[in-house]
Amino acid sequence: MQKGAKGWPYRSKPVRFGYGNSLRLTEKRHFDRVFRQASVRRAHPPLRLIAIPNAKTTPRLGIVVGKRALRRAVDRNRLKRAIRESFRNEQHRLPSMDIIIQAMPGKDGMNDSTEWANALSLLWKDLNGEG
RNA sequence: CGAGUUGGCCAGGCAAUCGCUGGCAAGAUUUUUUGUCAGAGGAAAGUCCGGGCUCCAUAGGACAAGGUGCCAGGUAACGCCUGGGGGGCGUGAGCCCACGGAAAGUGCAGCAGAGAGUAGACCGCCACACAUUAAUGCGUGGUAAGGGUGAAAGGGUGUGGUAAGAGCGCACCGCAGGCUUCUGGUAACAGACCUGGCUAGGUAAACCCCACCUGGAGCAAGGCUAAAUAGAAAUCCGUUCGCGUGGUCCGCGCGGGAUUUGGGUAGGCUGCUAGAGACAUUCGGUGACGAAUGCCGUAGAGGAAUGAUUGCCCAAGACAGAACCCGGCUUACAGGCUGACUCAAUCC
Repeated sequence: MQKGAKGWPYRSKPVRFGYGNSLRLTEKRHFDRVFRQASVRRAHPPLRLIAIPNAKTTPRLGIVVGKRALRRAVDRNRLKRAIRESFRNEQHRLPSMDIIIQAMPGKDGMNDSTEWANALSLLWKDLNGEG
């Protein structure tokens, strides 16, 4: 791929911003482990972060957006995409932890994308402080 | 040009960069890299119907329960669609209708009113008797034309008739019957004719009756492969008991016994997208639709992809996200394009 050399002169070495399967929580037991043994809990409404250290070299992300938080499937998809995108951009600054981002039911600002963005950046900052 | 009716179609576009999922090819060699191609909807929604598919019997019998309900056609099927009939609304194009049976039975109907389903005398009208002075009062009887009540008063209008009245008689309209009359129509039905009499009110998305239809569960269905652990399959025999099976019973299958052989949860793979398929032309049909020929290749995730940032353009972007697949219905929806038709005005 040419892009690293040509289109992105400000990036000195090729750092990948992908979001493959190794960066995701893919099974129910992974989620259960995080919820049970959570060592970090932070909340910036409308979002909540739960995390534990993992044995990998990278962070892993899981997203929980329930029907009670956002009724319409379109809105749930939009929020999940925003969270994934944010994680993708932040992943190299984050410690190696299994992280779950959860939408809090019954909070305002669920449909406001700037609220998500603010909450996410605060959560990432908190997590770096912990790590 | 204005007002309106109805059918079809579209659902911001382009570019750059960073990402996601899948197919194919190549490299690496056991799950990654590179290239390339593809990647949400008209409703993907509500889950209200109908099918396919899978397992339980090949889905079978009885009862129960539910659904449908003018006729004909279309279809894999339908509660859908098309055409027709009947009724209602609209000047019209057109729109709306759960549109079988109330003389099989049961039930229900507030208030008002004399009386509400075997009708019924409150006022009025009429006759007779009595009282007093012509008129009135009182009593007895007749009367459903008029008033009044009500959503509804037991056919309507006219005429004869009568003490006053009344389908009491007659004419027309309406109604019922003609199962086996005639004409048109495949039929629903329409028209004609004959007979009858005025009875048989409403309600069946009240029970009910009649006709027709419906077995149950669902892709977490089901199949293959398989750590831990010792629960299995095939064949034969048998039907006390338990389970499959759903509301019940019958029936059927499995567990049971014998023989032989090897099996199975987490996980993985599969089911998983080529289908009642799309488009074009021709032919048949009023139409829904069907047939033939040609041509196209069109999401397939699985904690769940189709996004983010930036720029430009315009009329400034609604409702909304596939989860086994189709056919419908219903509901939501910014705006735009387009076919046909109606009404009114004007011009020729």
